[in-house]
Amino acid sequence: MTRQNPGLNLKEFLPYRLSIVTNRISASFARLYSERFNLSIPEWRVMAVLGQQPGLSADEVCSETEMDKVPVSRAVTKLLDKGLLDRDFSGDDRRRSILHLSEAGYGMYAQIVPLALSYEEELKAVLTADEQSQLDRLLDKLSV
Amino acid sequence: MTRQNPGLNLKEFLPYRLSIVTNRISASFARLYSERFNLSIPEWRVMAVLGQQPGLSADEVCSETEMDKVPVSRAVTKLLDKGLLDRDFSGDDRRRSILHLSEAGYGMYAQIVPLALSYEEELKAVLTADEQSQLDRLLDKLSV
DNA sequence: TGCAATTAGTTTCATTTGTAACTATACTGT
DNA sequence: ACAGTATAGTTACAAATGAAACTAATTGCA
Repeated sequence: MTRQNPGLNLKEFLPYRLSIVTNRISASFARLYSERFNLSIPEWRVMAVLGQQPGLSADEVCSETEMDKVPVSRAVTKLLDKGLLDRDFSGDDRRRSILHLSEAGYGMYAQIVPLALSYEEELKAVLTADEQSQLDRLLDKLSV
Repeated sequence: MTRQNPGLNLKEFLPYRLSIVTNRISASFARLYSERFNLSIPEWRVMAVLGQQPGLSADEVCSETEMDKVPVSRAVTKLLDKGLLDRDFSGDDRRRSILHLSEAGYGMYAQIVPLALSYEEELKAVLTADEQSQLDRLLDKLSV
């Protein structure tokens, strides 16, 4: 059968290209911290945001990370079990949790951060300084 | 406790930003075809690559799409069940499948392609022509 | 030849994930 | 005050996923 291709070239299709590149990058970065620190991706995300903004509620973690509340809840439970997180509840609103990295959690966070930064450096090393700022700009524009 | 932030700003961290942007884009594009055509993401990917390169084996679909062979196998089974795909096996090597979109599959593909392209246009519309070619270039460089 | 190693694809099983239902607390308007 | 609604977070259940085991076919090489 002779068919005229309606013309979707996958390799040039933006959502496809983005997802291939992103998945590769996420997977290789995840390998880095999951092997050494036995953290899942949601666990690391929760730690990463709390390292930077201590005291967030679970709900705020959701909006900061664009994660669903279920994986956040489960990650928080696991991190509490592992002793990496401390949880209080707000006096004003006893539904609201107040989450902090524990001493141990902060210690782990402080070890992962340099790994993350050097991984990022490695990625950016294939780009010139100009290209790096272009990338920033483009991601901003696409984030709307 | 006073802690010096070791300094990972998530919102500026490249793997994180990429994954937020990409997940949003993938999810909203997936909504488009899953609602109207009841296709899962793996099913659409298989159709998309076969629409462009008919006759690939399951294994070649894996390498083209960077998907695992298990989801590919399952997507192929479902697409066969739905009558969207035809499968032969190679005479040379009877393990190797030869996959084609069926008439119905091609019809659906031909309906999705314009949706995909107009979705891509919409995305790219926030960028100037210059920025679009920058993005191409950057994704190429990051794909190594 | 013939038997070990490899490859294509499927199935099984344990884990992860998200939707929906649920619990507990807080807010709103009367 | 209190009935109805909204919100924070958890749990239950069903679907999606991937690693590992498996089947079937092919290759390599002694």
